[in-house]
Amino acid sequence: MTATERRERQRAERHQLIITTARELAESEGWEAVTTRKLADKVEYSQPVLYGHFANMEAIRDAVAVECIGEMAEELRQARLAVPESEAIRAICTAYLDFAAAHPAAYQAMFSLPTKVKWASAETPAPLRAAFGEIVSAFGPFNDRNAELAELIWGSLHGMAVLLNSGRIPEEAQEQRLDLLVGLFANAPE
Amino acid sequence: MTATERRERQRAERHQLIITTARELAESEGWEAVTTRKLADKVEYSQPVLYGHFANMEAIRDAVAVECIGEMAEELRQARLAVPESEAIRAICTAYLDFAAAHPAAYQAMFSLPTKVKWASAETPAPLRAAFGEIVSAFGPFNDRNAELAELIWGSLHGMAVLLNSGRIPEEAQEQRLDLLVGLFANAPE
DNA sequence: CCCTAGATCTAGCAATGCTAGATTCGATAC
DNA sequence: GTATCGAATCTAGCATTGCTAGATCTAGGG
Repeated sequence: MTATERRERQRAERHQLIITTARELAESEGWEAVTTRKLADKVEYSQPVLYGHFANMEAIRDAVAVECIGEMAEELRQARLAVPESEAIRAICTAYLDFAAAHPAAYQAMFSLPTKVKWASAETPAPLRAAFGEIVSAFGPFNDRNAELAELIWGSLHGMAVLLNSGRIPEEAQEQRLDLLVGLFANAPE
Repeated sequence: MTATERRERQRAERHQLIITTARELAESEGWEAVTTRKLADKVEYSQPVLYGHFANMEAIRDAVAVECIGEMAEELRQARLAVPESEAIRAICTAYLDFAAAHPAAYQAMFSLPTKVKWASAETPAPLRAAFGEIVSAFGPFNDRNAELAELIWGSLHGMAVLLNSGRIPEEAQEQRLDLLVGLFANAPE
């Protein structure tokens, strides 16, 4: 059975290659440039091969999104553990906004473009849970209140990321804005 | 010159008809169903007529977005003026989330789908300024600090709207979440 | 060495955004 | 009233897209 095993492995490698290539293409030329033909060209297979791995183009973008969310979760974790607990909230916020700024196309796929990725249900992918868990952890143990705080600050961060990306907010006042945000959430009434 | 005046007026009416029809189509069937052919059919003109009014499909969606933002600004204003000043923040928040829930396609065009609408520059459309101004007003007079608070709470509201719409947040805890949000921003340190 | 099953490609369909060129319509001048 | 000219509008079609059916090739077992 080693033959079919190898086939399985090669198939998995190609699956990952498609995701990686789609992400690179999106980061360098924008998501509207990620077409089935261009993507098939870059991975050096024909278009139908893509459909052997994914149901459609949207599924490919969703796969990129999930991968990127996992990556961001890891960066949030690193940032949180690198500072004393009292500074965890600020560290998480900074890491979040840095990720959004560093990978705009990835961030789009994660939170702006249409998607079929479920955030709430039973089939929510593990990386999504991990990312949310990191934000909650900045507030302390996992309970209802901290989860609510996490949802709220996440919303604020998303808003800031979008506004920053669209050039609405000047980058210079960013530190001050972060101070205000962190202050609000640190002083949250019990 | 009354002839050309009438032409101008009819042209403006048709311009509005296109926007209105596009919005209706989006609300009833989703934005992916708003194609040039379907839209042209509904307004009972041929496709090229659309391009006599708008540069492309995205410009039509942007026009819908601006109109809807203006509508939301008016609803925020009504909500704010209907309650004592001390409850303005909560009133604005509720009105914002209600609008997002009541007009999901409009909300998508406003804040989720790709757009060329500028929020920050000199050519920012008046309705956008009005909407932002309403949120600022909930905090008091227009100054830097209140503008920052407005940006932050706006981000939080946007996050909540998206999460609500995608089914992530259960609707039942909504009141409690609003209490938390309003409490955070009402207790903002000077 | 052949034969089958799976993997892969070629070729093409339907739908999309957008536009050039033909055609129709309406206002103006005589 | 009619001819003329310009604007308004449509017909027809192009290029590109996502996606797929059917042909072709290839690897692995008998």
